[in-house]
Amino acid sequence: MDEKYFPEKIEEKWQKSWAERGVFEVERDAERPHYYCLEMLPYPSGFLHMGHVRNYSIGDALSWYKRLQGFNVLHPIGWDSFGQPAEQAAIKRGVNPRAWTEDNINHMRGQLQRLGISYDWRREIAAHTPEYYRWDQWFFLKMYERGLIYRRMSPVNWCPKEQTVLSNEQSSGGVCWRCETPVVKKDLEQWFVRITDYAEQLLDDMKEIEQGWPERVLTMQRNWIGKSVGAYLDFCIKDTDKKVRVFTTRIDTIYGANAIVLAAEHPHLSELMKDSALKPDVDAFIAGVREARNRATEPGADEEKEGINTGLQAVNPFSGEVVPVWVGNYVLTEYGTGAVMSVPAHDERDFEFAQKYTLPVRQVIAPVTHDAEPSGFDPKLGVDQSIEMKEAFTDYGVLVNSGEWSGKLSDAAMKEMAGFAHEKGFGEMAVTYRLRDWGISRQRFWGAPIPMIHCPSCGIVPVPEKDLPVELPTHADFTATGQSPLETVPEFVNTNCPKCGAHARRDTDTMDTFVDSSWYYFRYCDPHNQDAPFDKEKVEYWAPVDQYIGGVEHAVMHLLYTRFWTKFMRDIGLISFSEPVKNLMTQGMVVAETFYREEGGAKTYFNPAEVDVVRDDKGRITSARLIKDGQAVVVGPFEKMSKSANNGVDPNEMISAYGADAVRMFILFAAPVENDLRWQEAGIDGALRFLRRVYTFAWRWRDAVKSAPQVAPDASTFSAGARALRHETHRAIERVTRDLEALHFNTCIAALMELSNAFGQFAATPESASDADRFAAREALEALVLMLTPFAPHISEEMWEGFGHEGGILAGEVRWPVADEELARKEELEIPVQINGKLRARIRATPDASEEHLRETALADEKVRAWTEGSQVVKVIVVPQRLVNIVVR
RNA sequence: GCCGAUGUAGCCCAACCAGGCAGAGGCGCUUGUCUUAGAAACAAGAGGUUGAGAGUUCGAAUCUCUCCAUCGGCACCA
Repeated sequence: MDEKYFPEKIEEKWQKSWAERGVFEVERDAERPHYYCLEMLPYPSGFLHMGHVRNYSIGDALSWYKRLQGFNVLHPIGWDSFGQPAEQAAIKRGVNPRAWTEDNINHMRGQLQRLGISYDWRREIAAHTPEYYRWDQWFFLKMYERGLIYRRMSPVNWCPKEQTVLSNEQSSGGVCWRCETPVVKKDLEQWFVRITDYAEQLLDDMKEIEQGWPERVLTMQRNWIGKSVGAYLDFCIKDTDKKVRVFTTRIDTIYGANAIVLAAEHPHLSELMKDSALKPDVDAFIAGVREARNRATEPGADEEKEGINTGLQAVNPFSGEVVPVWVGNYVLTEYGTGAVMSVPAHDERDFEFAQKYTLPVRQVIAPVTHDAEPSGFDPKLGVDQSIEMKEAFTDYGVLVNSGEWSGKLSDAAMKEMAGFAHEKGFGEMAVTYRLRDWGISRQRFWGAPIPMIHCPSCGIVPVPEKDLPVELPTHADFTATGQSPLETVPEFVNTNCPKCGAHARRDTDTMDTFVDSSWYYFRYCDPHNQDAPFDKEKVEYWAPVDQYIGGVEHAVMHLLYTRFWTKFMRDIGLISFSEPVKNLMTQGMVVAETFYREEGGAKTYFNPAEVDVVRDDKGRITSARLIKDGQAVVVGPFEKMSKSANNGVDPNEMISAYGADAVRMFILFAAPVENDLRWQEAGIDGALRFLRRVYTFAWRWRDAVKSAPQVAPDASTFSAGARALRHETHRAIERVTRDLEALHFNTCIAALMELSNAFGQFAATPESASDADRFAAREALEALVLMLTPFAPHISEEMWEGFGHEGGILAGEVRWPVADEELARKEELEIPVQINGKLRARIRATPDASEEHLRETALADEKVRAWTEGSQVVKVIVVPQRLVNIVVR
């Protein structure tokens, strides 16, 4: 150990040492408890950004902590190396996607190593390698065998910018998940995965992970799956033998139905309209709806409700009443049955629709009150209440105007009416989901080819397992025309049918990259397996994942898909558990100040490094100037670090300036992990200052630590200062350990700073220290260094070595310190005394002082007596160790 | 619009779960020591209607209710 702290030198030294000794390389070990710590694998865009640094610093802190507690810790990393940017680079700059990707991986691997993240690098995987994606294809075939994969022509979400299909999850909110371009609908033949078969399990199994996942992620998944319980009802179409089935969650409102409304793409519609004189009008309307739908709409914009009467009539199965059949633009084809019964009195959308087309409104639910008559309802009102009702009444209540069902409460009526419908054969209880099947075809080159062959005589034939992987060709035409680039590669496309041997064509779509990430962390457990995606026993040893860490943006994409994939793997016997991740932690974004100038409506952003900030005496930014020209720039809000806001900070530069340990330390300290983190360079200075301070203590005391007694000297030999230090040490151990378990890294680090401050208060000098002093100092410094290891491993190793321990922290049987409860307790407390709730005095007492003693001491206190004199003490409240409150009158 | 989270010193945050002195830690600011000066280091200090209001309680940042603000998710899902 040098006298001065040189981060770069120390970090290189220990990174080399770790790699040489393979200290993070793990195998199954029956002797030790195991722990699987996982961070979301990065897309190899070329450069690590601060969000990555945060993600991996969190995982690394946890991994080190668990290792020091004696766990066998699996901490792997890999690359989500298929996907758009590589192909965009190919289109724009003509580079080879593979070469581009692999260069990026090499660079980013170097960055991760420079950060000193403790991965088992032997387990590194990359999705774009045939060794990996052959198993994507294998899973595809297994799903196909089980009927979980099918091909269908359907309207799909299309990103016009990326020229490819997106899944529903990837186009949530009507925009592309990558580029935020509004998506349009397009009719395409696509491969789908029947994730909807697992909808109920995906919901139900949430009870297994409720404890370990953030509530908001589960809520988001629940909303996305969108289970809804209701009923199907068949309406006969008059003068035909056809029926239209509707889905409703409010069967209790059926007597209020004034129409049936079909989606424009309802399957029976053309058949029903075949002989109608209104057919041309209806067809024109349908065409209009389609056209509107294929336009990209402003996300969130509400479309005006429109409809057209088909002239058809339907019969209400409950009342026998005849109601018109409409087609409406607001009815979704893909949800429920693509048809609804319109009950304007009790549904906002139907109400709006009825208002627009002046359809009758009939109230059939009245609010429940304790009065004899339902309130808010006048039975004398006419059948049509479109004038009286100002808005739909959507609450549950009591049925009115509903024939024999009148008087029943909604709740009971819904059950009984569904039962009745079932009995009479015109309906049944039903459950529908908002979740749709997962469209996985992508019209892209840089992905795993779909292992299917189109044969003119045999139809669609799966590639035999023995022929996997279907390898990507090295080149294709990257023209971004919306057609799969693989179409342009004859040697890829042309093949022979595995069944009949005739000339056939390969499928030219590739798989959604979310397929790759659905099972990658199982592969880490057995990364080089040639015969299977992984060995069951190896996976069952490590998995499920104990702690998963990543961004909340994957709450409903990756995290839903991977839960589904896990259940499928269970169903084909690969594993025996249902939920892949026991504990999930979602980290906040890294945000930074933005600076810009606006000219002609266009903002030009400047990097914080180019800007000089002026603050007032309270530290608030008052103005900012561009260093280059000295002229003012606008100070913008904090935003996620990005290219477009030009507020990114390069981790490499930070590491060069402050060292990896200080960067990691700051990023964990600056905010709770789930909060957004405001990047402020001054904060790293603080982290570096702290590390230097600790390092200086270690340097000064290293010999005293080495020569300190191994066994605690007699209690009586400790000075007051040494006792105080020991108290702080053990209190810090308690706090750091407790907070680490909860992933509260910021408070852990604060506790370490306190311990270091306490050490600074320790009056003894290394030269003059007694045995007891040296013991207390060693205890404090060794605990401090060990507890610092998860956050700043390099400097900790260096100091640990400085204390005379050979071979690295993980070499021996070094363990996380354990707090002595007795020592962690304070010897004497200062207890506030309140008079009528206001602080008036303080008394001193030991922690175990009895209530009685505290009461007496407080009442006898001079200051207290001044307040109680001449008044009557009504009550004395004593909270042991905390406070005495005297109520006087 | 619906659901959820958050709101504490100039800033990041702790204390909230389980009511008890409003402050652990860091940044920034002020002053001092040191220094030719600055930086660093060390020492000291200032800074508050805990978003607003009401309720419960001897006592509320903490529990309950209402409102406001910010952020996130969903948004014709029948």
